[in-house]
Amino acid sequence: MGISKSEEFSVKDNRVSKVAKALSHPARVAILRLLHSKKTCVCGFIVDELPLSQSTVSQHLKELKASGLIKGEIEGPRTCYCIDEKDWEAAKNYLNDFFEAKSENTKGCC
Amino acid sequence: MGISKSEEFSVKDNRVSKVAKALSHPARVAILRLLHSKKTCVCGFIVDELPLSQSTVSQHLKELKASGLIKGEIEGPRTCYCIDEKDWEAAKNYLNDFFEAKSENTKGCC
DNA sequence: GATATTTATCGTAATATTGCGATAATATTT
DNA sequence: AAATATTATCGCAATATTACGATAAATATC
Repeated sequence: MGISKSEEFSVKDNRVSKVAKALSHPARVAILRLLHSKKTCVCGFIVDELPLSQSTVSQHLKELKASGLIKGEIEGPRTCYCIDEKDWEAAKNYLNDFFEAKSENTKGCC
Repeated sequence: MGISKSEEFSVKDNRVSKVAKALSHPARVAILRLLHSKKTCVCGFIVDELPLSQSTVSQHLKELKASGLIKGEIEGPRTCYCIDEKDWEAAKNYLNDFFEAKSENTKGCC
């Protein structure tokens, strides 16, 4: 069907998958790396750094904004995109918790 | 086009996005949580735990195997799926490095 | 106010993902 | 060998994603 039954999974699993989805394309990873390294900020410069058209970059920025990882502020004719530090930390923790989660009871196999 | 220009991005960014893609669906997160918590192992039990059909779960398992995060060993009529601990650690580190990456030179804005 | 600059959005096309039922493939049990 | 159990794969349909050019929208500059 193509529609994902996300309602049927736990809040925790949805949180992890939502963050992961934002990071699931190399362009978005690259954008976040640029923004987080504080090398740039303005959309136009991001476009210069990536092998994608302006409209495509703009679309990725929109998705990242929707995921909550970045904010965009209009500054004159430009838009300044920045990491939302709180959400960045939260995302980091969601993934970290996921990877750290262990259990006492071990199953026999493996 | 729907085709992603991943070749044009860095190895690092592709590594992160590949792991993230594996985690980008709550069902796969749930499966990995089950396997990593060592509560189960066999495909059939995973099917019982998820609100998805057997064929759909099998497909998610295939994707996770392709991502390298899990291994599957045939045991009689069953298949025993397990976390690949080395790749699990590697994936964790890729994401952690990504989230930790900082820079000295700060830009003016934000 | 006309022009240039910058970014967002629209429309479109190609491909990918998600999901399921049906069926095949494999191994065990009777 | 027939029946059963378990998992993988195929075929299909619905939806999502990725990408780009064209164009609109907003602001700055001349």
